[in-house]
Amino acid sequence: MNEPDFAYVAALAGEPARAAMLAVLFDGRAIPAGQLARTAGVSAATASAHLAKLLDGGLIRVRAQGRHRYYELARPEIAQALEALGAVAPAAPVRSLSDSLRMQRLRFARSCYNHLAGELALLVAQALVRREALGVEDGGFRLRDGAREAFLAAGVDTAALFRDPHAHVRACIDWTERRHHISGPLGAALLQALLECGALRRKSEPRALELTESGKALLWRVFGVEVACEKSADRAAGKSA
Amino acid sequence: MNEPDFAYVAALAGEPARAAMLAVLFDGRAIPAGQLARTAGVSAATASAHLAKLLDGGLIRVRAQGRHRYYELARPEIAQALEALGAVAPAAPVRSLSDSLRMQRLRFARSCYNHLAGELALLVAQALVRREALGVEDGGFRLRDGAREAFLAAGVDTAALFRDPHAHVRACIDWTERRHHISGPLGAALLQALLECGALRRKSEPRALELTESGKALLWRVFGVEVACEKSADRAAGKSA
DNA sequence: TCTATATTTCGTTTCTGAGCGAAGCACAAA
DNA sequence: TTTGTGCTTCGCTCAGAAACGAAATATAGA
Repeated sequence: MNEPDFAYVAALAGEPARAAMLAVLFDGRAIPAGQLARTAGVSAATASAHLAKLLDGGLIRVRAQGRHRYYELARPEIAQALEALGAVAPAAPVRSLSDSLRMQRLRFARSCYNHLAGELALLVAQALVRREALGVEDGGFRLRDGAREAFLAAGVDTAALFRDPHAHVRACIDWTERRHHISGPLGAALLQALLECGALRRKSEPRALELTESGKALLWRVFGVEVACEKSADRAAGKSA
Repeated sequence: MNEPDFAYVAALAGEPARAAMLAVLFDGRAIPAGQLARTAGVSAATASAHLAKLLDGGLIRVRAQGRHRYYELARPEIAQALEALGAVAPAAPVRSLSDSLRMQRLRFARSCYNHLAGELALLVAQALVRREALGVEDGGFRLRDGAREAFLAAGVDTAALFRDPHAHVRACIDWTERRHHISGPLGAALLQALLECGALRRKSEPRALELTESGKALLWRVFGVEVACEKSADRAAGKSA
């Protein structure tokens, strides 16, 4: 038997406390052990044991910094596996009004591991494909020559990014939209750039992102993405209709 | 919180006995409870309890037939989630020579849920794309007009298959090759047709498939697929080099 | 150096859930 | 009907894993 043994990984991800930690790490940030313990609702000792197991299983990795130890997902595939698991989980139980509002906010724009997801991510991907800056190809996207200036304008230096010939523009399937959006190194760089230039802001909620006014302008100018303004924007901001 | 709760599914799939059952069901066949119990190495009572849980979680479904109850994966997404989990599992531990041989056999041709996977599946998908019978598209393949006769010749009536406008030709990522091959309704129909006309034979091993001489001829005639003859064929048959 | 904070290690307790045998059902074939 | 087989339900046992507090380790700052 040497098909990779999925039971091991599933068991690691299946324990509630560990799952809670992975869920927080899912948005791609590195988080210290103590905070993970709090979000998972367990003691520091317990959390430490869980983190050791996840580490051992290769699901996460650590970066020690001072007396903190920052944990993060080990690689993009982990996020993809979690996403795939989520896709088969019994349909999202909406228990309360605030759940439902939260869901709507996440639907518009959120981080998926280290890249952008939701309606907004699809708009960006589609616009780039329409402009032939990205080519659709087996298993992902291909970055075309025309894309370089657009990404530079958004603060992403694609030349530096793809010096490594193995770096790919990967595609990731969205669980709300069931379409591909941009992941991989380019997706990560893009999200980071958009956050840094203030086009997007992280909200207090784990994965939620907010598109700022300047961000709206930038997306239109650089990528030709027109955010279907009031409707999505209102839903994104959670204002009452 | 209403992201789908992956922990529940992961916990279901993570228990060793249940994982063993899912692994057998992974090749897409429906298998009676007793046999699942035996392959998982547990008593009938234990297996029954596990199957009830998997059923409750929506991972599998039953078809009662006489005094047998045939269990099978509930839907393709389940297989995809398992595949994604497998992709992040620590690299396949090869423990013995027979493991290694088995691996080589599976690498060439195997069933992945209800469709064909392995080198052979890639050859088929690539040949169809090259002939422009399949178009590569966001999240999958698109069946083009030219494909109809080829599939008919292989025993697959694409017209009947796609009366449902929502039926898609999906793509599935191979864990050995990391490329897309044909899954979805078309993939399922294709594998079934190839098995029925004797182009492929199931081997005793769970997911292993064998390409017959007549199958080799058929693939060449219908899809223009040339199996890199001796090398792959030998490895597929497990003969010594 | 000493103190405070972050994290891991150790020792122990607790409890879930996997496991089995026996009994109960359901169906098929006498 | 009776008998035999496949599967599930019931009742119970027990191992393993998760959990915590306390103590040990490591680093930052005073």
